[in-house]
Amino acid sequence: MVTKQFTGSPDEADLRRADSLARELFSDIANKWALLIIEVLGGRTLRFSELRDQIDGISHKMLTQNLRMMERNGLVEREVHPTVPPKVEYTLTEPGRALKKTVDGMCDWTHQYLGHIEASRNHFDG
Amino acid sequence: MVTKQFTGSPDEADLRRADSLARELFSDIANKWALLIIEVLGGRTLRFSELRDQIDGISHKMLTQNLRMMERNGLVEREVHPTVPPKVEYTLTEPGRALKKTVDGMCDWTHQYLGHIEASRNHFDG
DNA sequence: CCGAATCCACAACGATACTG
DNA sequence: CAGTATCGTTGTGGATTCGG
Repeated sequence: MVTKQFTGSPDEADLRRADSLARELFSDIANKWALLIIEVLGGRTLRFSELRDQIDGISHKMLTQNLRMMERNGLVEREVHPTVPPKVEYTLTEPGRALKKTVDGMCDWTHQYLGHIEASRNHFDG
Repeated sequence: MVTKQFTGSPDEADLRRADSLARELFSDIANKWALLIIEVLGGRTLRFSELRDQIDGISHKMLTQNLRMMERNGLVEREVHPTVPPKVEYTLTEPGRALKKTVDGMCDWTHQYLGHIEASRNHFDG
């Protein structure tokens, strides 16, 4: 994505394409709501409204938007039950569950270093 | 993380405080630029301008903002050399390096599942 | 070279209302 | 209940400038 030079070689073109895809994907998932959805969903299957109830502060709109994005990227599977009233369930796919493991690491880190961070903040703010 | 109930117990108050801190922290670091900075910085020490050159597309403003935030949270250490011209170097702290390990996991994931994701996108878009 | 402040375009977001 | 669309507001982030 940084290379401005163009060699015409197909191999390099492929690399650039893969690189830009990786970056795009990274931008997609490196956001607060997407990561929270992955965490809350975990290995379970949850309805839209259940997700919304369990993710504090998320709006209807943000939830749908992120779920669409995650479905598009193959992180969640969307299952529509043609009942009245409608019922839509979401489940992490295999790639989604794999990603969850790394997000778990981030959460663990957060709790592990909570003390460090709080101290650092107090020092910085004062 | 979601509990709305209030019991008045000091222990629960502590938990709520820690919880809100964790959320705040999560919102801070769960963003594209912060994670990219952590990745690029790695174990090295880099100047402001070097960081800027190596992170494609980041603006001066975003870089400073995120570096401040990360310094405040104790993820990076900022070292000012009182020379002319000025020289400011940034290094990951120990908590920062610990976090990097989990971010590495995210990057690995990205590359590992690139094929899945591309296929899923093509299917979704078509 | 680095940082802070200003301005402002534009995207993100919440609220609302309507459909199946 | 879940999804889409629209609207109005907020706020993010880029460009620029000036100061240390």
